[in-house]
Amino acid sequence: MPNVASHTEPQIGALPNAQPRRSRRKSARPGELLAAALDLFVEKGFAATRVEEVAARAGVSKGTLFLYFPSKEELFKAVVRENMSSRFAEWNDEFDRFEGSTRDMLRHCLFSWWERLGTTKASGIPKLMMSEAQNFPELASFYQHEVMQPAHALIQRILKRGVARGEFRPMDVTYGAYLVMAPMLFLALWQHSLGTCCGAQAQLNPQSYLAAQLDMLLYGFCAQSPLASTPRNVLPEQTPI
Amino acid sequence: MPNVASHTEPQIGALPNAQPRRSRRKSARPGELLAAALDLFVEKGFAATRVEEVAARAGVSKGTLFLYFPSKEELFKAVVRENMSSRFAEWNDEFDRFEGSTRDMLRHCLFSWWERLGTTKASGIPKLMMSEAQNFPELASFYQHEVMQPAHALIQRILKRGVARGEFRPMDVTYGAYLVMAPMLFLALWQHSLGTCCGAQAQLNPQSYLAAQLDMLLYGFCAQSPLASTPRNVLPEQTPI
Amino acid sequence: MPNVASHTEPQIGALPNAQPRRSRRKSARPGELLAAALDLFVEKGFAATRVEEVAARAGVSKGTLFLYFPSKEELFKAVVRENMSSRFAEWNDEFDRFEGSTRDMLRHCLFSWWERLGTTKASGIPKLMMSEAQNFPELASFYQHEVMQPAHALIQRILKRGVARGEFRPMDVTYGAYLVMAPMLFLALWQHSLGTCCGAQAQLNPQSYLAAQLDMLLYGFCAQSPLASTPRNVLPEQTPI
Amino acid sequence: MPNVASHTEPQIGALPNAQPRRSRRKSARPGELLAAALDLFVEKGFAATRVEEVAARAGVSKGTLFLYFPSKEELFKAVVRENMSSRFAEWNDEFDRFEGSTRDMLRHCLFSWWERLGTTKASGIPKLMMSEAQNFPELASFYQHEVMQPAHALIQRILKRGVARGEFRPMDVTYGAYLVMAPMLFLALWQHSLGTCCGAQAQLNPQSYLAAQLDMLLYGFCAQSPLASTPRNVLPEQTPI
DNA sequence: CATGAATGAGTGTTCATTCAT
DNA sequence: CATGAATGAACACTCATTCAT
Repeated sequence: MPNVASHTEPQIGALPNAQPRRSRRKSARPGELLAAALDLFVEKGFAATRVEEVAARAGVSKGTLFLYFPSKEELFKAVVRENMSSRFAEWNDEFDRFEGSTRDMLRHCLFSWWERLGTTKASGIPKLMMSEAQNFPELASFYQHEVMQPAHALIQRILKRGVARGEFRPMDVTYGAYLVMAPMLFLALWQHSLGTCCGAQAQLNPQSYLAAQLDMLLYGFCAQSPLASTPRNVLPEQTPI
Repeated sequence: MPNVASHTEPQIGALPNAQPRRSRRKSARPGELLAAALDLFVEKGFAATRVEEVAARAGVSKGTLFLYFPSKEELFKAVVRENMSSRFAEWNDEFDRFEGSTRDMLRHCLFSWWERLGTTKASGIPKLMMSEAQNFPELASFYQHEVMQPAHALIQRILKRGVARGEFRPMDVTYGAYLVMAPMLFLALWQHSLGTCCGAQAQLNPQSYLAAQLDMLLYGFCAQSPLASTPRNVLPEQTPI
Repeated sequence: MPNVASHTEPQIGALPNAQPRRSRRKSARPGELLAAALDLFVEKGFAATRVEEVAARAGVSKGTLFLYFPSKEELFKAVVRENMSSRFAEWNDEFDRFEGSTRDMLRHCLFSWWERLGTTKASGIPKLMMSEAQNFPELASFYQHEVMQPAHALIQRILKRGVARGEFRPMDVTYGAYLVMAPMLFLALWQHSLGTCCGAQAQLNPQSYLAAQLDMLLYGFCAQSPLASTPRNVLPEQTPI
Repeated sequence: MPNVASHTEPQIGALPNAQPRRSRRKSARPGELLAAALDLFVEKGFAATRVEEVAARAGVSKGTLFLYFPSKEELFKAVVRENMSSRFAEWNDEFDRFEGSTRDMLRHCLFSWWERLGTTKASGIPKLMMSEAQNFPELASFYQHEVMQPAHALIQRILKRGVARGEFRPMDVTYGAYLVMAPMLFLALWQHSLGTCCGAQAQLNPQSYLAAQLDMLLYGFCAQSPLASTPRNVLPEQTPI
């Protein structure tokens, strides 16, 4: 009864006991909670994030969070759902309409992915999923179906197009698609783990990294391809993305 | 939940943890605790693993664990340190003595890595590091220096050898090495996260995956490489994105 | 658990408590709240009943409830008070005008009590009082004075009449009245506790039960009354236990 | 973090912040917890009792309680189990060996029940069960089978013996047994609810009450039994209600 | 009057850590 | 050395109560 203080968080936002009641918020949209949760989950991991922190960062009380999400777990699921899916429709459309070379298509794929996701907080979701997949099999399954499969399928389409048009060698596109995705995921994971805590030495320049990946994907390391005696060409003057 | 079993008949005289007494061990070496901890940390993550479980799996009591490790965090650090016991000296030696083509060297690198680490529990360490890097910056730094850097250096050596011998095109070996590591890490992460919880559809055959990676690394996807003599993995003069 | 249903799709824009809007009521009288509260308190007990449920069952919002009752405790008190609305005046009148034998009067007492109260939700009040008496001493006192005492007095009147008319043996009517009330209360309690949760085996047929009670009250179990003319309900010289 | 105080209970037993560490207890037997829980559950009801209070009263910490009982609910069940059953074997034996009149047997039944249970805290269990039966159907069923049924059966045996020996009139012993139990339970409930909070006026003298009950059970209220030779506890031709 | 979004003190439960034996 | 009973801080979640609209 005398204990009016509620916020245990001692940092910014700590509320002193006799704080003048802040003007009550109209409606703390779930969106703010989802954004706060994304930030914190990505930063600290699921288990290390306290719901009270999420609520505080969204500017609401702990109770309000549970008004919108019945449990911390559901909040987590909502964060993942909110920030994934729904982009693939757009991307599939984009590539349906693409008219350039498959090489350019692949370039566009890499760089637009980075631009649209890699530079946002949502790029931390893959790390979250990797970490928590065991603890949320249902969510892992969801992620697998709603994110990984569509991404994989999209890249397979690109590779198949390349092969069909004679641009790419015949290949097993299933594994090929994984090989395209792997370095992209590596980049995203890196940015949210080792890349942030080990000083400049561990920094990766995303642009350079992606450019190098593209080059390797297309041409490999070998000076000459035993399967193709003709010389290869350098990255041409291409459209920006 | 975990102790429900022992309490289904909670009458007077029931003693907590009254498991049938396991024959007392003479000396529970830290090694067994580290092994048990590795298993559980990899399986369930750091936060979801209880020290009591670790102790139980190692066949000792909870108290004994704290005899060897002052805290759960220190246990975690020890697990990570233990499992990066420098194989790099050995590997560096191996490659010093290697006499075949650099292409074969790269092949050997990939497959022996998988054989020696990928099939063991230690392959779960990268996932652990990804998940907990933020919470253990000091450990992340340690991992960065003791594992990532040596691995990166080793692969750089291979790539440089290839370039020096004219087998590989000139390239920025820094990024090149990351591009070799990324799919390998992806494989290790995958095996310990989404790969295990989404049924057969999400399974990756490591041998095929690595073979596909090797092929791509060496030759790329393109059917023909028109300018084989130009440096690769170097950003051409192009607009940033 | 109660709000899980509304949160299965907790996306941006979801509003808490977003039930299909019920047509707004003009005037939610306290009576409806009291009726709803009686139902729920009887069903689930005081602590296990949530005010929101009460409000919902009465078709009003949680806020409205607090417009009429300053707290959950006051609501509870009001429920108890409401349901003991003095029927005793009526009953006293009834028995003043009763012209038959005291035996019939007692029969009428038992069966009309059951008919008028036992078959309604109000029969759950005794159970509530038993459960919560300690937590609401003031209310218990109120109940004691407004319900138990009048009931006790009424039954005492009957017993005294029987004795005065020579129908009943002389007795200590204080205890006699309790002995009449006890099985009635037992019946009411039973119906709202064990009687409802243990299947048919635990069912009591109220009519038969009351008939048996009446018979026993009047004549006892003994085949013959060896001391029919001696006062009853008086402690004989017997060993204390 | 600053909030070190844990005990909100301001009464006896409250532990000040800087309490000198009490010498660590050897083994807080579950029995002490069960006793404390019985006290508090009976006093305040299940929901109003805080586990921390129970632990404090048993002289242990909250954590210790959960060492022995996996949940508050299981603690409750254990309390009920601990304090019931197991007396019926003894009682059945006692009555097998009883050689006096059935009247004396019934007297013995009433008074020994009161002596052995009524004067102990365990007499609060019936009130507990009445209050919580709805919330713990499984426990209610247990109680029904382990307590009510054996008690009912025992009393039926007595009544049958009386009838067989010609001491008691023929009767429906099922209902007869309930009529014996009802006032006994009423007494137990009374002592733990209204009896304790309404001053002297509401006090029942158990000895007198039980004596009065015995007299009534045996002989009834009527001065003379007009139908002494007819079976009792059988519905006569009377108006339905 | 009525609403329902927002609150935050309170409670059951967990689990890393301690320490007497 | 080893144990495991005991601890208590920490956290997810609840729900009576408030109040701006």
